[in-house]
Amino acid sequence: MATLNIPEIPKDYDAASIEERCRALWEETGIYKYDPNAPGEVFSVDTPPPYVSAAHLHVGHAMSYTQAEIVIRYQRMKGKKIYYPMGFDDNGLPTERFVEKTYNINKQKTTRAEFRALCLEETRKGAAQYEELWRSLGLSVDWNLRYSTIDDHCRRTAQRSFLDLYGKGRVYRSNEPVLWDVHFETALAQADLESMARKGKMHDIAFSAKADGSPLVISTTRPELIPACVALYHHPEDERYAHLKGTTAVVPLFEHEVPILTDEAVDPAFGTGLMMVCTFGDGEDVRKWKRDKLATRLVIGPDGKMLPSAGEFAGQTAEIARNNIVGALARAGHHLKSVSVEQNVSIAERSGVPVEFNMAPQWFIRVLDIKPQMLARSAELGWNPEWMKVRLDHWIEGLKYDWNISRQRFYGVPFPVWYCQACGEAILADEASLPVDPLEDPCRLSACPACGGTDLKGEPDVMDTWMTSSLTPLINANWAGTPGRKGDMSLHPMTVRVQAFEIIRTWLFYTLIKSDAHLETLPWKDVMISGWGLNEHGKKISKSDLEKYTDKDGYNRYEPFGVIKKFGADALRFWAAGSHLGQDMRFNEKDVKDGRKLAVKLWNAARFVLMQIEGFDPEAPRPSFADRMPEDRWLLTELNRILPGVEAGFEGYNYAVAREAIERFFWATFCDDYLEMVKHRFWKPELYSEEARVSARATLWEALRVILGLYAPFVPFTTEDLYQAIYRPVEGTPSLHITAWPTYEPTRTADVPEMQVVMAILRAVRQLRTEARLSQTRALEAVVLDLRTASDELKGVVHAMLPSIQAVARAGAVRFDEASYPADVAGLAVGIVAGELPEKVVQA
RNA sequence: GGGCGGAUAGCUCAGCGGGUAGAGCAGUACCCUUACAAGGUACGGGUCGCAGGUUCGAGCCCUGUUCCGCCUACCA
Repeated sequence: MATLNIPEIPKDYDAASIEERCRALWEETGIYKYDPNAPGEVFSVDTPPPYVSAAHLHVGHAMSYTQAEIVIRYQRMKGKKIYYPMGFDDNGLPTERFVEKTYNINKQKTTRAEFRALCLEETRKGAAQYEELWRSLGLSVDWNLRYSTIDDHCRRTAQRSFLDLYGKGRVYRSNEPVLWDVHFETALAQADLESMARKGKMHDIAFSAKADGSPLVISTTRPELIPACVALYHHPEDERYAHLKGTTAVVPLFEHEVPILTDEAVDPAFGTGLMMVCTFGDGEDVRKWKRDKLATRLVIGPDGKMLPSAGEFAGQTAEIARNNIVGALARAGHHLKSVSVEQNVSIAERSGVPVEFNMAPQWFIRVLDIKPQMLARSAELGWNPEWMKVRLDHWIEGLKYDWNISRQRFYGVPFPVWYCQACGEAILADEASLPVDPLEDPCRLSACPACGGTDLKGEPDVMDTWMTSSLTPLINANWAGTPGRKGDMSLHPMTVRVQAFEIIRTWLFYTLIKSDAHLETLPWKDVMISGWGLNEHGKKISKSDLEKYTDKDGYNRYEPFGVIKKFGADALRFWAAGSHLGQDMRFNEKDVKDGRKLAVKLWNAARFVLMQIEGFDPEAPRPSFADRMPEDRWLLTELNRILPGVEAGFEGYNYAVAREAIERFFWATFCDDYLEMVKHRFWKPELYSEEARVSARATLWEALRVILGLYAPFVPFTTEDLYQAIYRPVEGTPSLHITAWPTYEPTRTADVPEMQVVMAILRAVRQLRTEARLSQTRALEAVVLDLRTASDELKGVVHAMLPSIQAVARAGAVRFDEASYPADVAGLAVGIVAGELPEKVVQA
């Protein structure tokens, strides 16, 4: 007879060795490899390529990536073909800033080649660190599908995108005022701004009317822009200034003459109702400048310092010039008063300095004309959670500028463009030649097709990093047709984009634009937006958290490698699944212990099952559901009944809902109740038939297997290791993670009403034992049941369930007598008779 | 200024097709018990931010309001 060779499982749970075994197994078996030829529906995931600049990895990163990965593991077990790539974003300002800081250098003091080499090196190091974290966390990424936004394939894809958009008239080049970062000395897009509240001063400054020299008072927080003033404005219906129509004013100190104009947007109640418009204080100035064809008087240079046009203030930073100009105005009698005000200023997200405007030719992608189309795309998309949708919609509605994709930086994807130095004609690269670097590669033409000029120079700017990362679905689908690259257009649109909320206006929005422009589709069917893991105080985990809380052994509570080492990867993953999708969650180290406890509990429950099933033959026929003992039918029923809810949770990306249901079943029903009851059948064989034990063994074997499957997405290491030891020899499938997801079995689901009585007695006996200060497992002489007020039905159940009742009470006998403790069943009271206590061993 | 989340036990979070609240941790008591002491059993602990309203009945629906976080906005 074939009997199971009962495997040995070490008594102690050792996360590190389990993780080591599993990582090796997953590597060898290649179970996470995407196979385009396998049967089944594809489930493809567009994952965020992290920035190397975010090298301060913390548990918040682990949280959001894990939340998505749990759902992916579920889908894999549902039989989907998983396309789960990982990318690294190594373009752009974040990397440049990181390199600048790390090496304490800046753009001026290094060559382009040197700087790029450092960026590449830091990128390589950062990516390696990320990859190690993802592997430690057990993310089931197919590392063959890796991409890096600076690699040839991605540069090619980004440049092809540019050419395609150019061909479609969606991209244009224009010399107009652009948002400018005076630290990095580059243009920015609207999405690269943040706002910062600060205290400022509002100054009342007297201009004078050209005609009669009478004072015209304006209020401004930016007096340093007075030399840049090109007009004064008031509301068209403001009686106070009606007489100024068609006249001009003289700018104090600088003495140039500016027109006085009207605009509906001027608030007559603000300040004096008269405002100055400059080159350029804000987007409103730009609007008026364009509409009214105002003069241009740029006074702030690309580096944020005042230009010669600012006269004696040239060379000063805007901030210093602000004070100096106020001083000069005061001395000249033009400064009337100052009041402190709270103001919101736009700062550059990457450098943190207030943005200015600058003028330089830039490439733009037209987006303002397709707002309604983008809102429609947003509505088509499956948002999880749903309420995240408004964040995108508000952003789209509030867009003011087309997307500027030119960056005056070193490290990024070049534009595939050369310009004729004679006439300015732009000459684009051939698609076949991509990727190109126009600063190194020659132009495909030797002469300008417009004017015949032969001096053709490459575009020195690079593209906005989002120009590339907005293409991740197309990078994955090899839209650019890069030879040898995996993936094809059947992957587009993808199944789901996973990301956190802060990049909705950038990554999500730009990706929608690209797929719409290139292919007229959504990039994905669904989007899954995670929240953030916060520090103990409910704030974003910062670099200072990673420094401040580091102990003398180098351990830091927010640093994921250390947390994994201390509690195990499964523990950290389990914590990550604790908050509902989209919701932020505070990280407390002690909460990771819950995950650790679960892993240990699974381990020990499995050990217990193995101890009890000795002699069990998994290949022999098992008793049918109807032939099992009531406890066993009850257990299987309870287990079956959680499955639809668990599945519905996962299908809606609600891993947390699934986790709660599984948790309740495993901990309370399986461990606390069922395992405690079933022990008796093995410990008191004289009270039970062999059939009862056969039924128990079959049920334990089956239930543990389902439990491992259900927990597999959450704690993949522990469940895999147990599966390998116990079930793989029988089932053969090389990994738990590619076995079938447990399915609801209606034929193994049936109410077992008599178990309500047994469970009520179990609860009563536990209570009585606690009150009597008796151990829960010490054998009682007897359990007393008071059935004097019981219905005949109840009496019948009690008599039918006597062995079970004796089991839950761990009593030598069941007696029917008076008892005082009311059970949770009408007409039943319970008592216990402890009997002789065993003699205590007295320690000397 | 507008919007979106959150506000429930000391802590972290569930509960929301309305029927006077749950888990884990922390606390207390007991149990060295043949899976598990990083355990088990039991207990204590909440006027569900505040104020109104709808309803026989409201953490759950409506209105207003206060904090916290985030997004967004030209008040120069």
